[in-house]
Amino acid sequence: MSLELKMINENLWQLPQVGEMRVPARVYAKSNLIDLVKHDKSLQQLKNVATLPGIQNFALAMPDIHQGYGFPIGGVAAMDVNEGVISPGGVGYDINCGVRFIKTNLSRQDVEKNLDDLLTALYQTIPTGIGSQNAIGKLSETELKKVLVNGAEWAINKGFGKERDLAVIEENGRMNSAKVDKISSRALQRGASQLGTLGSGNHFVEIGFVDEIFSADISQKLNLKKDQLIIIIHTGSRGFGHQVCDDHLRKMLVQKIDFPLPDKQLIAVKIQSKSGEDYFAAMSSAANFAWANRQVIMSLVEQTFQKSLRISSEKLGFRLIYDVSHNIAKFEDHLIDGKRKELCVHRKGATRAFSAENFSGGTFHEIGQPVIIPGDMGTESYLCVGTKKAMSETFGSTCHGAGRMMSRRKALKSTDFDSVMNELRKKNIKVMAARKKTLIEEMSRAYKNVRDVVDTMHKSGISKKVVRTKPLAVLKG
DNA sequence: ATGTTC
Repeated sequence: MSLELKMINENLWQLPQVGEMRVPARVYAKSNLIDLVKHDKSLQQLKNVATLPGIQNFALAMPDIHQGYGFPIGGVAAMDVNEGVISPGGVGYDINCGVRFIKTNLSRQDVEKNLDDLLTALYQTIPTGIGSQNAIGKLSETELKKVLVNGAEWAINKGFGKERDLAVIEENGRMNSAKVDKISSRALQRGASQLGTLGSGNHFVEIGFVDEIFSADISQKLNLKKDQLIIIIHTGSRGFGHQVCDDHLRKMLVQKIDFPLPDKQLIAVKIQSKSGEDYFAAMSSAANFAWANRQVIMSLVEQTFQKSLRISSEKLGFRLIYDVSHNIAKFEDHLIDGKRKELCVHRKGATRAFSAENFSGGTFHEIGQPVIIPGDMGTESYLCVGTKKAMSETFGSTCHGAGRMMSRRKALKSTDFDSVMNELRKKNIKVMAARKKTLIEEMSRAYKNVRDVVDTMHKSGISKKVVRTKPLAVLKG
């Protein structure tokens, strides 16, 4: 199958439209990354996506592409709202998994001696690991439903963060399309105790610093300086979103569909059908849960910093730069053959990267939408901005992270806990995790080189590098 | 990713 990949340019490859494919497929990848795509089923999955009704232009893959449930992770697909379908596999089990980037007024030198205490305090404050619960007590069903409708705003009304945060969250931290009557009682049960919890896998809270500045102009507009202390939070909708995905996948799987489906995991239904509308309403509720979750966690991290460092909120200067979703489907207008068209854009392990023109005022109207691309726990992360080219080539989308290249199982077999810890210690990175197993699974070697991934999108002109950060201390699930 | 096979 790899022979079918034709080079468009040194960062872009194309799979021709064959068989049931309705459009060709495209993969963004530097030459040293394209080989990694051929090791798993991700290219076949991308071809399968190209067969879905209503798909526009191309089935797209970002350089962090790897095998996922039905859809590849790192995939983007935009469907026509009238003829097209919506697929839970195109969103992922962790609905609105995403990242937020926070700046502080401190420099890395200010906390050098406090890092152990800070990390321990974070570990004690934020429930981590699979099954983690009760950061802020169990919510009543009535209260949880308010979370599902109001998203990040719910958290702010409860005192977690500030009103101004909403302006720097994708969708302002709330999708109006949420409907709580599309949520099962089991999902409600799971969600009630999980708000403000980190979860497991690649989720984390990272204390880091600005290591290199690529755009002096944009970093200045975002008030980011070299050596400045920053926080990155990566988590999603926890067991709640997982249950929502599971519930709606099951319902769709027993339905009759009128198009060829190459893989059951890719199950999709018409956007304009009852089950399509129900899924979107439930997905939106889970997205709102995830935004509330990141909002609560950010506030808990801020409180922990104040207490542990014994400094005022003013001196700490905690300020949300941006919050992005990288597992979501959204209705957006894009130009297709020069005509404005409403599409359902699936981004699974892909980040929205809108250009400056999409914002009517403020900083983002000058610089474009901030994009946060975390690497693995032992390397580095990037803050980028979206571009015009993203709007015309990728439905305003870019990559979301380094991308796995080794399965969790293989990672566990290949090394042990002490070796992983030693490597991190050599790099002077402090880590605390709920379980040793997760830390082994998350080792650097299990991931692609995030620098190559980000450079692919930068050189393609899709998302532009602003700053690189490096980790000092990481809380893992 | 996930009360990791309701």
